Amino acid sequence: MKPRGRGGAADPESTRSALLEAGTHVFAERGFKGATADLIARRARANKAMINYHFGSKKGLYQAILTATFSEMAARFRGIRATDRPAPEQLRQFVALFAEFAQAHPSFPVMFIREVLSGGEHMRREEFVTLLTVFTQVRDAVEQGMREGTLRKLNPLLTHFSLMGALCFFFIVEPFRRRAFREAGLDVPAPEAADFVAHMQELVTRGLAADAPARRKS
Amino acid sequence: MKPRGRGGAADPESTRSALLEAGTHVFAERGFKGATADLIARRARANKAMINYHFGSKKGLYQAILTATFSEMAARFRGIRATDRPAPEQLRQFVALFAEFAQAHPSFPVMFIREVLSGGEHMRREEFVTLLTVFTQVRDAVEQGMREGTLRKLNPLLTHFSLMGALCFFFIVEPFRRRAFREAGLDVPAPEAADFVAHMQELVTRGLAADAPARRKS
DNA sequence: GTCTATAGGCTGATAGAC
DNA sequence: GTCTATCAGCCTATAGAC
Repeated sequence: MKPRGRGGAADPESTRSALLEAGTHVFAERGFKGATADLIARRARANKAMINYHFGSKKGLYQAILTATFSEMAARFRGIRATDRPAPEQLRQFVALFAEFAQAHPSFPVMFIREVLSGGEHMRREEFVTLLTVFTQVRDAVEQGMREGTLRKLNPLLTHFSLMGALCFFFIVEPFRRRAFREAGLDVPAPEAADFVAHMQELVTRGLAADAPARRKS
Repeated sequence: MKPRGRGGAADPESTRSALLEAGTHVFAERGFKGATADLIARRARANKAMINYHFGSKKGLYQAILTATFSEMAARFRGIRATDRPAPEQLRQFVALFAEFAQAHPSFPVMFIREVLSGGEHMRREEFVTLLTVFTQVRDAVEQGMREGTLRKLNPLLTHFSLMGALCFFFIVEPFRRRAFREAGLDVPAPEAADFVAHMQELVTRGLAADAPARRKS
């Protein structure tokens, strides 16, 4: 095993995984178009031609990354849904899980939002199907909560969008936030992910709960 | 006045405004890099060279658009803050205003999120300062609410991020949502902006309100 | 002010040696 | 499997006619 610097690979098979790691980083940072094959290859200590050899094309590499990331995310959401806790607790866990995943894979929210902006331009049916699993877990939890009487009447899609939107935004905004405050001369401490998770969990708990039943009536 | 098709211009001065309109559309749709000067010029029924003549460069046109959009947005937020309603009511109005603005200017949330992703790559201090006005209005309302006792203890920045993130996401996700559901064979009705506004207002009202004071204690 | 033509730079994919 | 060299395409910005 010939050691290399960050992300590099020498032995035959691991050129492939080095390209996956490098691609993840560069695609997230610069978008599909902005990420040049040369940049990805150099970061993987490999060569432009290797991308086409291993993945067919730049787009092929991109899709391989999306599939791997989305699959892992979806599997974890299913894991939470499988515990049969009350719905509000499951929603709080979705929030915590998303944050944990986004911290372990910082490129996930970035690549996801980039795809959203392009209308899923570089995605195949396969990636859409995997991704929708995440929504269906949230939808099912919300519907469970409405049946249980633990959640008020909610639109599952709108509930999902408000959680997903807020969470993604938090995890993509930090570089922008830092620069915006610096340029405008405003000094606000960098927000901690843990604090945001607590904020969102509190918002979910209070904001989505069923109304307390009217005391001694009916 | 020679009439032209959508967005076109003939008379001397309005080539400029036709380029602004066309640029807004094309930049939102394809991003800064993806929007070619030729595409913008054709939509404005003008010529590539006109972009450089009127705005110095493609980036100059882009910044002119950002400045105009952000300024209008910021001015409206200040307008709400100027009414001295209770904080929760102001937050509900921020939500409604954002939605109204996003519907009138569909490219605003898209261009904003694109800039967020790039870390503000194409923005000057001027645009950052204008944009931060929006945050400071929300921050001030939250602080007012905590003083008034109408809002619970909140971090203004996290509150702002959760609102902004959810709202932006809703207004950028529709094309992606449509395609995702179609490809995955899932049939969910297209969400209405008005319903989402109601959802977010309810979430804010219930989720951020101060706890009811303990009855007859102290 | 507006246009055409083009210079100059960059990029994805491939051919072909090893 | 990996690399170098190269081709063909696309893009911004500008020069210069009108």
